[in-house]
Amino acid sequence: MDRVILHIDMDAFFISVEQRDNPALRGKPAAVCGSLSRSVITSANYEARPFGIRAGMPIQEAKRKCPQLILVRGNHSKYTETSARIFSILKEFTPLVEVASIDEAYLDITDSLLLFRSSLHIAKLIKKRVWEKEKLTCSIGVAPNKLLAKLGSRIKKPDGLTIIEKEKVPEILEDLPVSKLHGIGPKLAETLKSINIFTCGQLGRFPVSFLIKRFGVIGERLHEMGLGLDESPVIPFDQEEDAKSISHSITLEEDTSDLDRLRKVLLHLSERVSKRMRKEGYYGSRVVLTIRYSDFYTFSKQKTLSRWMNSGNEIFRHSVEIFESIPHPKPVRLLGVGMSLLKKEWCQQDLFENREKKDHLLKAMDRVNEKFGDWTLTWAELY
DNA sequence: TCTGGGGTCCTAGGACCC
DNA sequence: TCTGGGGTCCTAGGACCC
Repeated sequence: MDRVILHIDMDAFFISVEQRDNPALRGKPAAVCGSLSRSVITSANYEARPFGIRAGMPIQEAKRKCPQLILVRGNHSKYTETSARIFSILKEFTPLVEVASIDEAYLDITDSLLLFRSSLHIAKLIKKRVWEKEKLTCSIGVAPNKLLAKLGSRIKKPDGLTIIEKEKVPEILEDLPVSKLHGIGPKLAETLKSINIFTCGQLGRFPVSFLIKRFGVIGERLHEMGLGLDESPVIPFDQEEDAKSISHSITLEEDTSDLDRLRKVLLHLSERVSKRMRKEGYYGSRVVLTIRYSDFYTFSKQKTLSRWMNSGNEIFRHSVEIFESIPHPKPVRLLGVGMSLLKKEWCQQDLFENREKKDHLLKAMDRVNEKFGDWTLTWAELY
């Protein structure tokens, strides 16, 4: 039996939330950015887009293109809370809601059609309820699979609703540039172009054996994408796999070679990573340090450890160790600290360390930090 | 003062083991 | 009197996504 999949994509999510809460922003070009100095646009409203303002654009460039652009510093917790309320609306229609990102979801409504009249009816109801409850618009694609539903939600934006029927798929894909498909980025599109594949129609007709020879494991997937085929299931929130890595990074206010300052940043990042790991119950055994220099050259160095850990103190020690093992030829622009090889269970090797007591202390620290900010309590030995 | 921050997946070479 | 070979772990780097 054919599936019916919905993809919901909030329109200019971050800036729409800001406009909803601040009438002064409405009807004017406005955008959300990270910090107000060395940052990029994370969300631009539809009034700003005719000026060429796009997500990912450096704010210096955005200001040049549109001097009257109003910039708003992002308030991430507000977006997360709004997002959670929207997802709970979606769950009224099916338990099969996949969280694709903070502002995107897939719904498998195949079985919900027994309760609701049609997919069109469900899509309209979702748009209505999201508007009524949050005063936000979204765009929805309805299709036989996730690939096409995602494509559909992008066809008409903002406030769009596009249904892609199975019979129309070949016609829609025939002249569609491959880069419009989720998963085909600039590099892949460029490589495909070099073998004369420009459209999905051409991709679907290309001999699959050649694609496999040229692209390896993704060759077969590319072939299917060209034909609009996608069997991947909608994975609801409660069946999601555990995280594979947890990291935090920060671009400094200004480039620096000052080791004391850089150490403090590493401590701050380590504490943030540690805090999240404990909150979500993870232990990790690989520390990853990311560095970006003033010339934007970026790389990371990792170290696999023989034990599981999640305390900020330990993560910090290892990230400093990695940092000090590298000669730094240029001032540092960005630092990142991450943990991977994550596990959720307890580790026997720690039984001798009275881990439980230590854990209790760390959790108490978390509660204080949550209330008063990350820097209230930390390890005195580091100062 | 051009270029944020948080992820996932894949590849490829070297070490190491049987 | 060269050069096996498979499997896994570790590390670095790149593509892609929002």
